[in-house]
Amino acid sequence: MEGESNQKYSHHGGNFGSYFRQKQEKLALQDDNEYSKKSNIFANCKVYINGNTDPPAIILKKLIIENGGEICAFLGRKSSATHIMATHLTNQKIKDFANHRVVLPEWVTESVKLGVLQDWTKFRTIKIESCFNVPSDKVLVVPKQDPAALNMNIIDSPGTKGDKVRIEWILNHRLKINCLNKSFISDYFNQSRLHFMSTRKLQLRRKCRTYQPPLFPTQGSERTLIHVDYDSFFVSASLRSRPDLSDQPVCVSNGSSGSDIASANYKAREYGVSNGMWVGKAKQLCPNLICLPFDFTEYAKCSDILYDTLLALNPLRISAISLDEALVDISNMADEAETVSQEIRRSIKDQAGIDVSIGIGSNILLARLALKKAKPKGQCVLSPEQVGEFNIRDLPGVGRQVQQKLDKLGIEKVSDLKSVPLSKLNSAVGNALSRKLHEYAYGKDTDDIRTLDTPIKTVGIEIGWAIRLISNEEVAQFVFNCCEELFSRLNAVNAYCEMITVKQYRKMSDAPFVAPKHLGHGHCDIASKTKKVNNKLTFEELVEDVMFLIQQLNCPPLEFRGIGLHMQVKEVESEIESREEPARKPFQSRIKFSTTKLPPPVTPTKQVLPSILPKPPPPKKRFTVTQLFQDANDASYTSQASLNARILSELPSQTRRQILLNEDDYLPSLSAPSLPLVTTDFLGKTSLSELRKLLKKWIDSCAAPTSNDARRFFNFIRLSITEDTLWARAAKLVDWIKVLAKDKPEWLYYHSLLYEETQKQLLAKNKATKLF
DNA sequence: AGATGGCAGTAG
DNA sequence: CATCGCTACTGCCATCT
Ligand SMILES: Nc1ccn([C@H]2C[C@H](O)[C@@H](COP(=O)(O)OP(=O)(O)OP(=O)(O)O)O2)c(=O)n1
Repeated sequence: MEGESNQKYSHHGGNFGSYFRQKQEKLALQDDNEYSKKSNIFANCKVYINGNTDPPAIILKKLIIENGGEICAFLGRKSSATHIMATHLTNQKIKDFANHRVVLPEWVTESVKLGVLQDWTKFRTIKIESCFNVPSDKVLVVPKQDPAALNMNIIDSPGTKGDKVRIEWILNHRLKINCLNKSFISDYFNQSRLHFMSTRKLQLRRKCRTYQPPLFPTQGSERTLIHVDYDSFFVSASLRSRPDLSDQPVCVSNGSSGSDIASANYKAREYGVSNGMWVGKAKQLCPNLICLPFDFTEYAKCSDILYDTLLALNPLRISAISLDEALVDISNMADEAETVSQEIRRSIKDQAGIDVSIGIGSNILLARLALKKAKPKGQCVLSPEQVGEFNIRDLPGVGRQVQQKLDKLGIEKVSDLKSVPLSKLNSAVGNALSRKLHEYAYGKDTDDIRTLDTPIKTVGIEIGWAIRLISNEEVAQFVFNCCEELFSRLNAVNAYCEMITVKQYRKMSDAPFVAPKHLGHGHCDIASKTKKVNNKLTFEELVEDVMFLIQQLNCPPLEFRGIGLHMQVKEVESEIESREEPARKPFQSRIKFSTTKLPPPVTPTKQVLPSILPKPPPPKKRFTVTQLFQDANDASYTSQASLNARILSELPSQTRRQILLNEDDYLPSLSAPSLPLVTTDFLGKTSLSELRKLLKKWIDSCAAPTSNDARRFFNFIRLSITEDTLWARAAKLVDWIKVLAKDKPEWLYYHSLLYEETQKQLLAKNKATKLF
């Protein structure tokens, strides 16, 4: 795998890692037989010996191997070397070896002498004394209290003392958190609340889009909307296991001073603590503030409860605002909006144990403001005349900046908006927003709930934490890892890419090198570059384009603080709808669907006429909420016999996957179809390389796997991935398929299924290991 | 004059 | 010890074609 992927990306002209990868070690490895095992001091150590050493490499090698260690002949990008041995390093090598343990030969000789493995940090090659000519009492160890004492902010030209001090600072922090680690991105995302919320919202959006509402005669434009939201969501969820704290000021956060408060309870808010505030500041306002940790699994469960409950109502429309918040059109039960709301709140509270508030109104604005008024633990109906009393900050689209601008015009309350001429408003906050605000002042809102859940337009990733890089090579390596992440996201949605945007956080010139938040991005300039791309974007092209744009942005590695990679996309579904593409997906076309003419294109964002869809679930009767829960999991429409490609593509991916993996076998393309499935082997092959060869033959032989083959291998992977001894091999095989599947959409899709499944299983096993 | 790229701002 | 500052969207403006 290593070899192939190197070849594969070699046309990037050594942009990244080539220095390591291509380098052939001079040290000749002779036969290993002449060594006699003496101890296990260096068990699990793999040492790469760099250049001339004292004592010479041949001696060190003998010592290491005889005492249970291994020698690496190469230093690859994903090399398994645990230590690099060197007596002397050039400045370039100091950078290149930044994220390695670089040790002096004495580490080996001392360890052998004392019979115990010595702490490598006591034998660093990269030390201030030897490399930077800076007095040793000044640096290396990060001071506990005052990082600024490190004097990171020396302003000088690159390559001088200040840079070296900064590099040293970075190297030290790397030992704990290293953004170049293969698993960094997935590790980070697994801990990031904002990432969790964003991805969760995406899923919910999809869920809401595929929801099929009941038929209901629309009576004019009169609507009844409810805005449903958990009260102080994260902290309420976390407090369920700590009821003893419920009357204390409590928040959910990661660490101490510079850590974001995700959610503060109402008690804490009395002190002025708010969501998004740093813990340090909050503690000043409220010294007794208690911090609880995140529990994403629980948040996901509660989120599901909320959405399942609302969907079980059979509303006319549901729109995902966030994981804890939804906007629901219940015009079909308008008369009972209040009692329905009571029921929803009681039911969710029963299931999740968290208070829910609901705002009821005839448009989106009124529902939102009603919710604001209802909180906490309440519900409220709002009419247009009542909006005047709210603060302008409560209005959608009014954040900190707009609030400041309006403040200068003397506008504080929504009612104040009426007295300011539109032209004045216009020049302060722009054309679109001023019109909107003017409407809001009268409780009007022309936005339609149906336009909220539109098809996705961009897919992107951003990382703005722990990015500390010291060379262009490292920048390239990190960006490459980001590309992998982005590409897998593109594969996860059914879309093709039209444009790529690279966004870069660059430390402002007057900002301190050490950011106020630990490993935060600090005060940054943000620049971006965009490039149009070929529709059928391959991974290599993506990397190439992104590298090109990064190069254009031309940020010194030491100032690189964050990155965003975004793709402007078109969802593929709409393409299938508008043009009948009979065999676009062999996978899908093999499904025996009825030959009846496809209905005209229907997108969920337009008025949907359920009657033309294949047997939607029958409109359910007015509910008692508990009754409806039993129906909530009803998947009757997925079992309909008459499927066609378009409808298939609109199904929730879970369902769709089920169908794909259950459809009849087609042509067996593997020669030995009847071998039994055993977890440890697949068609008799157990070793990684044998399995890779098998996969290569298989994938090269056809454009798409047959369903039977697909299912068998899928099961093989699925079973392996939960085994402690097998999961790493399975993960590598999935990775391998991605490489082989290049330019084969069916295989790429198959890969995405495998990927999804393995990720899920790994996460479930708490082996949050990044696969790719 | 419309299209496009870069950027700010907002929400949760 | 620290800390996990994401991501999709809209709209404005300057500059282009
Ligand atoms: N800056 C923010 C804002 C919100 N959230 C998370 C935590 C919240 O619990 C959740 C929902 O956000 P809300 O704005 O709905 O706030 P709460 O639910 O915490 O409180 P409220 O009762 O005001 O809705 O999103 C976050 O992590 N960081």
